[in-house]
Amino acid sequence: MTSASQRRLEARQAREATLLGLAQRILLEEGYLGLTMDRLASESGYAKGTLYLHFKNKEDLICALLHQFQVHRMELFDRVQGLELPHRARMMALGLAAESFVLGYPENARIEPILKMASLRNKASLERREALEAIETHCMERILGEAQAASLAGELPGPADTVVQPLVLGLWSLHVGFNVLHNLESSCCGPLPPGTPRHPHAAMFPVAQRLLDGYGWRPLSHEFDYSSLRTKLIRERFFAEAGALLES
Amino acid sequence: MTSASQRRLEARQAREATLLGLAQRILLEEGYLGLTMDRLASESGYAKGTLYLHFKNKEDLICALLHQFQVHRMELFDRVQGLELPHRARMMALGLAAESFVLGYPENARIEPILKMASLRNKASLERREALEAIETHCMERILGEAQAASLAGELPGPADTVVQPLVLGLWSLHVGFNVLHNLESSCCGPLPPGTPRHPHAAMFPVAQRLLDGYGWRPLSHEFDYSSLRTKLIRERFFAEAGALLES
DNA sequence: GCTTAACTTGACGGACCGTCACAATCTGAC
DNA sequence: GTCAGATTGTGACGGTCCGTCAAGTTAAGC
Repeated sequence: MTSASQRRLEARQAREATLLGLAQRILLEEGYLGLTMDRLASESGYAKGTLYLHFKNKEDLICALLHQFQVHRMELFDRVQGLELPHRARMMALGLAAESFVLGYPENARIEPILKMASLRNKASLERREALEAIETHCMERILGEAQAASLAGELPGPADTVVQPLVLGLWSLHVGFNVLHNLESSCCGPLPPGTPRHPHAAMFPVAQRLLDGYGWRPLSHEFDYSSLRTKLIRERFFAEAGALLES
Repeated sequence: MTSASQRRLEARQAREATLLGLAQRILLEEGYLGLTMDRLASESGYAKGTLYLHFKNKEDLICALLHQFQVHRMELFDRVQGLELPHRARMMALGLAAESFVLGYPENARIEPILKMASLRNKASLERREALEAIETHCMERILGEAQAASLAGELPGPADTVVQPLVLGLWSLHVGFNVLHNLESSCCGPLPPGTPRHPHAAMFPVAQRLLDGYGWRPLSHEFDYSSLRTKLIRERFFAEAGALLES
């Protein structure tokens, strides 16, 4: 029946959510090496075979976890749309959202590199891979949209088709690269230049500003107090759920 | 005595080099999942126990491989020192060297993410981890040195202690993040904005220029033809060994 | 209540890592 | 030349973890 299969479906989804929540907890407490399918099975109370009804394999589970995390990032990104600010200021807010996400969901960085390896990523099911990519694309498009709007409004000089795309790619790369490096540093003083602030995310802010200045995106950093806006958003806990650590 | 132990040591080092070369070949031909200790043992003709005389564990082998690759990058970086050019132009040449490395040693990107995970990186032996970090630091310091020299020469405005370090970190992040994203894209059209050039490395060049412009590093991009210099270096095959693909 | 379909289980096979007791080889003194 | 002792090499083995599947259990429909 409809109601019967409906109930089944809901139960299934609820169980999947439980499993993902548990996986997240194990990941946080025991690290990546502590997260095994056997353990997830025994701690969840379900048999291993049941796990494989939800996840094609371990990489698929990782992919699902990553998806879960990045949904939160997307929500933070979407929140920026409600801010009445110049495009460049909103772009800065997107950067702050990305920072908040990194701080609020440290488990994300623990497992992200796994799927950065093509051979492992391709082991996950197509649906999950596409779902994850869809989220990432959505975030990317928020950034892209802001830059395009600025270009259209004449605040970002130069032809849109040769300026917008590289700029966005640059910002995104900056963010990704930064987190990769920071992730190393926290574990074993990796290849970061000496003197990097304790919250490297805060260190990223001025660099991004310079990049945008380099593109001539108005208002330039000396024409608008982006720094104050940044601290104001933090003080007001605009990204509170994820970025509670931002104030420290 | 000395000559005997000398010979032994040399034989050992030669064997290690053979093993690493073989590992690289397997990695290239079969991908990461094809590279197992058993396989390396059987293909090399040595027993598995012998491998473990050289490498503490698999992560240690990965670390050694990565080290081997990055030595080549360092050599490319060091070559830039011989160029008689403004500091900013030399910085650009360093970027080109990094691109060449990425193109010339694709296996590097295959395994790099593994050690980006702290829990796995820490499994490698301390010596190798430190050796790898030393190389990375060396490359970083080449970049840092160029920026510091520029700052000292008055070509890079602002106080050195608040400008140089973030700038270098930004460039490095840009490079790292770019490669991470590109690596994804090549496998499964990951989260890159549409229209990214086929050789994303070439796409990184103008972004870095804008960033340096944002810092006001003289000569600015409209005061010096960095683009021509770039193509000239490529044409002259200045980084030929690694960057043969650059011309395509 | 009974048949059939859907779901769940955990023992099992297999891949791979890393070890260790034993074997082979080398060294240097006599 | 030879032999004890040290060094180096071996591959079978134990352990961990992944993913499967035949057998068992529950629920649905009639």
